[in-house]
Amino acid sequence: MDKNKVAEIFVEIGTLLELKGENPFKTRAYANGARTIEGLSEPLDKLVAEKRLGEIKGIGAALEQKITELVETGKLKYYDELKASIPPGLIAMLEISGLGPKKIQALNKNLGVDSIEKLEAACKAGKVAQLDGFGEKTQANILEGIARKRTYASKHLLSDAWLAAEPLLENLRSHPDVIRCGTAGSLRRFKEVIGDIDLLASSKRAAGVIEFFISQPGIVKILAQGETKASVILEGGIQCDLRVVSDAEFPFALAYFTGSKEHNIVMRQRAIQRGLRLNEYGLFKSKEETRDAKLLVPCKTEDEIFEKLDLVFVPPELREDHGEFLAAEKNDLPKLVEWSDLKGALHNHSNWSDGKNTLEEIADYMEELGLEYWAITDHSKASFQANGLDAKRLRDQISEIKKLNEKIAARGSAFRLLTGSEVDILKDRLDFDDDILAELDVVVASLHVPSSSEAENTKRLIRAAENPFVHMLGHLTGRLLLEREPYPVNVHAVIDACAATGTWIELNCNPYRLDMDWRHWQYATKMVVKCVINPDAHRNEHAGFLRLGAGVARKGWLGKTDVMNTWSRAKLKVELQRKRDKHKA
DNA sequence: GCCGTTTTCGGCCCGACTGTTTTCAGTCG
Repeated sequence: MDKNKVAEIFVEIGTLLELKGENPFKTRAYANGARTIEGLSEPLDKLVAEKRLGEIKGIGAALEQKITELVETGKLKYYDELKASIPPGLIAMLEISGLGPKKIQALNKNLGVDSIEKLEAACKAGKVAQLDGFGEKTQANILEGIARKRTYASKHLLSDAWLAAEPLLENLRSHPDVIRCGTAGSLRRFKEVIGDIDLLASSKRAAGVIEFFISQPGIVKILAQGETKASVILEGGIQCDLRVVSDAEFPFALAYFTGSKEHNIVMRQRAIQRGLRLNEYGLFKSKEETRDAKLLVPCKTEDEIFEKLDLVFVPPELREDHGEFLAAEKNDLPKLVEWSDLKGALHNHSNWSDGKNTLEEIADYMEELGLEYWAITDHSKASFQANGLDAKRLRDQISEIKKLNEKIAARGSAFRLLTGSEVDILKDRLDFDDDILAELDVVVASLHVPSSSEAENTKRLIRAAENPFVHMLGHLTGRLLLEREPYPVNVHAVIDACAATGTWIELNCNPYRLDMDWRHWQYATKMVVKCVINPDAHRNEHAGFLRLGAGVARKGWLGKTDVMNTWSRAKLKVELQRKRDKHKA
């Protein structure tokens, strides 16, 4: 059993224990354990075989025993028994906002409710309002929560959340009582999938800002409204929370609400170790929890908070407790890539396959954006559904691009299209022979029809990496966020093969893909495998994905020199030749 | 269930808002 499956089971055990009303810290121990396991860089079965699980912080005797049982037998008696003791409908009920373990237990015990359907019926019959601790409002809210869960997704793409947040932020910025404002939460951290939008503002007149906020266009429901905080549902179903604080509190609140939860816990612990208290209102010279302004250690910005805790500033994208504290203590954080560092992109489509724009339209648009190069990598013939090119059409396209580039050069522009292919990785070979791949500036190899076997997919990707004419692997796991799971593949084994062969890996920044996942880039960087941030553009406007991609690359700890499309066209040409020269030698 | 320069027990991050209460529990982030 692999680590992700083990982590999944631990998360579920945590949820089940919560529903049983177990000690919340015990519950949290399983959730922490799951996160620890997911983040392991060594294979789980190796750690089990060498009996080294106990050395890992957060894994004690009980978790060690359970991991060992899972890895060795593929099963866990404790988990099976726990699962059998709780009706599955109760777990689903946790997803209804306003319902937690205690209320669900009460509903189950007193009304025999063990499914969302029975819960709905009990509400409609007025039985829920009769229970101790429940009332008419709670009953109505539960019904609304059920309806909302049926209508809207609870998770949203990062790009959708940005699109919804930006106009709200812009309006808040223009409000005369708003001093500072910005995004917080997972949106600011550039998580690939967002639960809700967190906004933060500072003001001397919080209530007025809250009033202004809840009157914004695009709000379909107000969930909560207080003096300093409001929660609303936006069109499309994304929840958006605004907190308003004083300007002195703003940096502390920004750090606090940006999270992640795991990052914040360490920040608080660091404060406590230094005889201080950190909360959303400030950093205080106190051993007790306080909001006493006389004890405040003033900080104008987030930078100063980190400094007081003996850390350099940690960019929001890195705040996941994925090693940022160790690095920030030693001033060893990478200088992260910026969106504006990107000089082009190496995986894009035109109307020769399944893209929308002509070569000329693409060249004009990308030149206008100020880019230096843009590779046209249309599909190969195996992707017949995408109108993939055969060798003849590809050679036609190469000469077309050459002619177009001559025209562009003649008007004195430095911009160029690059020739290329997104060649299919077939079962036993690539979809083009080496001789034609050798004629191209850029070759991306992608697995479009994966096997259900991890070993098989891993083998195919490694074989593609070993081809001397393949520059990079495209969308490594084939995932579509919120729609399709990644195909099974041993990502570390593929990264190792890329390291050995000098092959790059794409960070596909189509909002549905963001693939390879940010969690793997730290390992890739350690192995000196380079990244290419590619929009996989199918129409010109998709060039905007690059901005998203840069944010996700930052989340993967990538610096400018780790990303090949930050190089100038001249330098990139040299780099594109490197693997081929090595092969010739 | 985990952890320990307060070390084998006792704490583990903590405050805002809602709805049900009449001083607070539950939920959420």
